Amino acid sequence: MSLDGQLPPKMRLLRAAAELLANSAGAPVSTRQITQLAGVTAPTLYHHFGDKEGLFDAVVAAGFEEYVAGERDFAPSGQPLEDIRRMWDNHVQFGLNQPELYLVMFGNIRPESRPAIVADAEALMEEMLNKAAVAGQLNVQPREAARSILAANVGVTLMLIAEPAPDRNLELSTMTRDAMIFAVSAEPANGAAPGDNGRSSVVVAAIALNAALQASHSDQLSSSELKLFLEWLHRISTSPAG
Amino acid sequence: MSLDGQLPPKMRLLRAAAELLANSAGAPVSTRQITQLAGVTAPTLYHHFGDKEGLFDAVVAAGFEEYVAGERDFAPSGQPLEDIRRMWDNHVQFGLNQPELYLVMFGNIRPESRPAIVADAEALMEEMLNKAAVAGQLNVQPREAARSILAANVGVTLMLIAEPAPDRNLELSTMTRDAMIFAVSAEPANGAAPGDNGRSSVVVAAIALNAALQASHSDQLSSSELKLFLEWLHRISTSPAG
DNA sequence: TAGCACCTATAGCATTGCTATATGAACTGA
DNA sequence: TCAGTTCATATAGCAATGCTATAGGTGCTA
Repeated sequence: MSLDGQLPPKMRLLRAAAELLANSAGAPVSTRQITQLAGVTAPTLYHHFGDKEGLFDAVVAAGFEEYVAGERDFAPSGQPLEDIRRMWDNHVQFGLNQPELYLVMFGNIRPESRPAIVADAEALMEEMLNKAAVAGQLNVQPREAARSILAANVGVTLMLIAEPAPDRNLELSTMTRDAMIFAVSAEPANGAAPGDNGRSSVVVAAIALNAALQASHSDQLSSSELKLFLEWLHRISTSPAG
Repeated sequence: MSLDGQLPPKMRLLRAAAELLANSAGAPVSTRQITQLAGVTAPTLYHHFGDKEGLFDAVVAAGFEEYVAGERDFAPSGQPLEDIRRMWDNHVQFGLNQPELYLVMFGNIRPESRPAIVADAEALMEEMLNKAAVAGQLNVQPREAARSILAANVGVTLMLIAEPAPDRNLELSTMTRDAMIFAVSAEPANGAAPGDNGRSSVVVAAIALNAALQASHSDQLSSSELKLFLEWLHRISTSPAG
């Protein structure tokens, strides 16, 4: 049960704290649990880390290095914006894999103590965005883009962590990710999108959909389905009012 | 020093907790501080709230109602997307005004306990986005848009809270806000900015119709017909490309 | 061997969240 | 009017927490 090995007590404390934190499911982790698992008594902890928070900071620092290593692992693909996407996904995955650690890092940020990590994370992303900027693919300053993207990235990750694991829908992540990247990128995608003056009401919307469907023979519905669908649409669109 | 007045102890406890939490600057607030400020002894707290967390939940609930009231205060301007902007700004302002409360609400979210508030906040935003969808201004399902926007909104607010007050740059907020809104909106804003991710008018119209139908419980179709209809509509509106 | 950092353990303090138990107040039904 | 019941508060204290004053090894250098 005890994390022995011949590792020095400092390391054992770090590992014990990390392990307990990872499996705590939100419950507070006591110094006694940590020291017991590490096979060490209390003063040792305070000698090496000064504080419970000091120990946790050390754990977070280690976790952050792991995070940074993950972010850097992806070789530059030559398409900076694609790298940003992978960076985003890696960030989300890190948060979902180690939710407790992530919450300590990004969930409890307070003005007086925490933003060192945030600054580092921003720098990491800015570095990547700089390449995009050099390639003329950026719409705004890399620093502002990095801050903005990272903020959204953190928000999405927190939301996904808050959701019970089985319900997690990663589409939230990809959608927000692409929205942010698109917003800061200078590329004009492609043209068109007629976008008629959207005045509301069921009838107008139904008529618009009816016309659009017939014009584009969408293959999302079978032909028999489509026939019935259009009939209903007709009933709706010729009704007096919604 | 004590929060007397003739208020009932329950109220005094709530106010004391809220006040201490607001001025705690991140330091933990003990039940003894709370009960002392409220002029009450410990069992009273546990009689009314069961738990320290129960008391904090009540404080959060009160804070959330204040938040919701703020969100609803803005009369619909007739331009739903403009309302969403003000909703976003109000959210950020709420977080900056009551950072401690905000951190309890959105910073410490854990899968097992917290997401009720998140769900409520999402519903609030979805409600607003529905109007945009009905008007044919949305590119994606209102629910997905709401989740995405709210996630970014929370992330930005946390980042701003983490930053020391004097350095806070609200441009981060407005930039991220407009990026998100632009990304989910169907209209090319003005003629100059043509390209968005080319979702066809079929999809936009389907989303609008879907929202309108759900908003107006049309009785043109039987419930079973409607169910199937909506299912098809969903298939169309979530298809990769029209 | 002596001295000197360094690291760890024994034992215990003050504070924390919480509760077993008892007391008071307010209402109800006869 | 008064016993019975329910709700609300208080007295006193428990177990667990973070932390520390003090002392005891250990290994080095001289």
